[in-house]
Amino acid sequence: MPYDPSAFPPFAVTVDLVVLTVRKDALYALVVRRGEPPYQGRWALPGGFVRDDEDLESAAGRELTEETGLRSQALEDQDAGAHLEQLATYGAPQRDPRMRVVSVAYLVLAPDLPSPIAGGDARSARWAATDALLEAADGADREAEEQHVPLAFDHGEILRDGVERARSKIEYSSLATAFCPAEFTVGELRRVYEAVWGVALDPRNFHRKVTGTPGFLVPTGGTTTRQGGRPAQLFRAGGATLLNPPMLRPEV
Amino acid sequence: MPYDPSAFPPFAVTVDLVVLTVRKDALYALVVRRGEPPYQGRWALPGGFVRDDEDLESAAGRELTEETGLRSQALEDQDAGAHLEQLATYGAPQRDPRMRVVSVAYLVLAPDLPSPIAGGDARSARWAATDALLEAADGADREAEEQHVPLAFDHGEILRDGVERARSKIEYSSLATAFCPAEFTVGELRRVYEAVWGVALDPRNFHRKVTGTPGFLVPTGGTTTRQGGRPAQLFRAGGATLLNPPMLRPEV
DNA sequence: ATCATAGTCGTCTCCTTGACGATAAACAGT
DNA sequence: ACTGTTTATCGTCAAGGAGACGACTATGAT
Repeated sequence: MPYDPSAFPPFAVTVDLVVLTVRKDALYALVVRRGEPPYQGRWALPGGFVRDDEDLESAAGRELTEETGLRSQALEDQDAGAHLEQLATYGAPQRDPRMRVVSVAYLVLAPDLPSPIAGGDARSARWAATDALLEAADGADREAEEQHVPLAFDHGEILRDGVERARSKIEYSSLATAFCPAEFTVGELRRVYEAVWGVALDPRNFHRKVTGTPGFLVPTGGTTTRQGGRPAQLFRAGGATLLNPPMLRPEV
Repeated sequence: MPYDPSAFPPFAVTVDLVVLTVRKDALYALVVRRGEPPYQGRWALPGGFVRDDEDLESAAGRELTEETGLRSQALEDQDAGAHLEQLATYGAPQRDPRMRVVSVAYLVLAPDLPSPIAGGDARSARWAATDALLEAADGADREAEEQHVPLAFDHGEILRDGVERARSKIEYSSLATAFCPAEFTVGELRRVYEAVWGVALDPRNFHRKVTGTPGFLVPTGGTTTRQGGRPAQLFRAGGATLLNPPMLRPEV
């Protein structure tokens, strides 16, 4: 046993947030511009240091509120709360050139916010299409069109893991409703699935599936016509969290 | 912004392992006895500090080898390697009374080892039925029969999360084969499912399902009779990692 | 020889899904 | 007012998967 456990090396611990929302029929992530080196001027996931006496999830909720004004609502509480769950932890030795940092990433699924960023610290935060962000991470240096610059640090990898988690999780849980406002229509929920999966779903089969799954949707009685066409029934998320059988993602 | 990011608090970072195996038709976890305070004499999950220049997964693989002699085989490589994946990270401020510790837990699925603990540092390690370990965590102080003492720290919670992950993951992946030796029969694989889920499965429907899923099992040509009864075909794990459609867990 | 044990193949029915026709209720234009 | 467009919702039908379970096979034990 050549290693002395009492002499443990000190680490910095941060939380990073993958905040996802659906807008314009696509999946968007919240990114902030870095104001200082390293990666100065580059886009990065929001995040920050965990405080001395702070729980990891509390730190994630605090960062979320600071950046977006959203409340965490880590546990279920329906309204006015984004879904927050731990994603994974990243701790490669050289992931931050300044020091040894272990980052606990959290995944947040939020409904589309009215104003770009409602919260306080919005100096240089914006929603960016995850497609573009991940293309940048993959395709290396493309034609430099738009923001085709990879995210800072290993945040491209973290974002990819978060998107993948969201994609698979809406299959077998009712989590897709976290992308919707408190009241929504079946069509709006379908557009969430289509945006997150990047596929087209049959409206009739989708309607049958979600209305036929007990506890998934609860009709509120109201109707809306905000999408044009025939008025649609309004629903809110039911108590069920697990979808059994799951929603099937079409073949690739 | 009343918080100075440059003054980040120092944390200790550890990895803890949930090493699961199937033996005697039940799910067992590897636990070690603590030799020093806090929780001296109590059982705990194996783990240790992450070293200065070490990746998190490397640290988990190192601890695994130190405790069991198993090789991590984090990525797929079929033979002779246990499956290793990150589970979750635990960082409540008071989870270790000595100092602020953030622990990254890893989940290991291993075949039943011939000798109790093959590896080196086996002073006081043993396999314990997860049922008993988790009952202890739940039922508080029962009749003090056997080892009905909760695990040290928050390791009961970590173990519960690991078991839950294993239970759900064998539904939609071919990961149950990680509990089997390199060559195994359909019946042995079924007993893995039955042990992990704690249910009885119909041998005929199970056989149809696993042999009918392309890429799940590859026949080796051999047969065995080690379970008694009619000789069974031997298989090894096929290349497929995802089961689609998934193996359905019977209703509760 | 008989029995117990485990493996393997089939059959039948029910349920879910995918494909898609048809109707309903709104709006925009002409 | 009529027509076309859009979206919502209901219905039908065939294919495939899963649960229930009968039947047969190949070993070892008694």
